Amino acid sequence: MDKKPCNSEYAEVRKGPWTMEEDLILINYIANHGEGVWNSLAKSAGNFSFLCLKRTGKSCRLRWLNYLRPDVRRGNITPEEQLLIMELHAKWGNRWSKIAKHLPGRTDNEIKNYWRTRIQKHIKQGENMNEQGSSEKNIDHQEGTSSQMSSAGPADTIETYSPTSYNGNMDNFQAPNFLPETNGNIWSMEDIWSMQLLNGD
DNA sequence: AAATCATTCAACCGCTTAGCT
DNA sequence: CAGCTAAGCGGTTGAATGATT
Repeated sequence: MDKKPCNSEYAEVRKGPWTMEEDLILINYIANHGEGVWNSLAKSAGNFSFLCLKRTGKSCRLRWLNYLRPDVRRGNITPEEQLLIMELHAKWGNRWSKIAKHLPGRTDNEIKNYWRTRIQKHIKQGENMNEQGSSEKNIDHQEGTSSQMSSAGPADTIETYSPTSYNGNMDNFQAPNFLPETNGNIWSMEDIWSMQLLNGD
């Protein structure tokens, strides 16, 4: 693939999974310029790097908030967090970002996914049980009543990305001047941040 | 061992809201 | 105040992976 200049005429928008190169560009840009103004980021991040970042501001923001941000915790929703999610959801409904604010390190997207794939599933199962078991009363299932969810425990033991390995200082972060061989898009946050640590230490 | 099904989660899309001129 | 633009939010989709047959 030949690299084209970042002129707007070539600026077709890229979609799909992010590559390591794109992540590095984004991380480096934010390290130097801070978060926010995502649209201008998307435009200028392509220019300041030798690689073009053909992503929308929207896409950049999402990638940063949900994945690249150093304080993002991944996997292992604890029982306490689960309980809190259920309580807050009962209180506020699908206000995921609001709920996420009360779970440090968790993103709205992650909570939303967790709710849909784990909790909601159990609620539906519970509803089915009730429909089958008894047709007496149509109980109004307030989504997230903890009594139903007690069995939805944290069966998942996903490897966690530990934010503690991050020293919190991105000020002088520069993308490494080498780019490791990427096998498609398969690489991890550990790779990125370890590269940063190697570079920044 | 291969095929199929189920689950998870990253990313996109469209709508709403907030801020600026 | 109205219109425009960018950011934020929630819903949905699709690819990847794991589990089961």
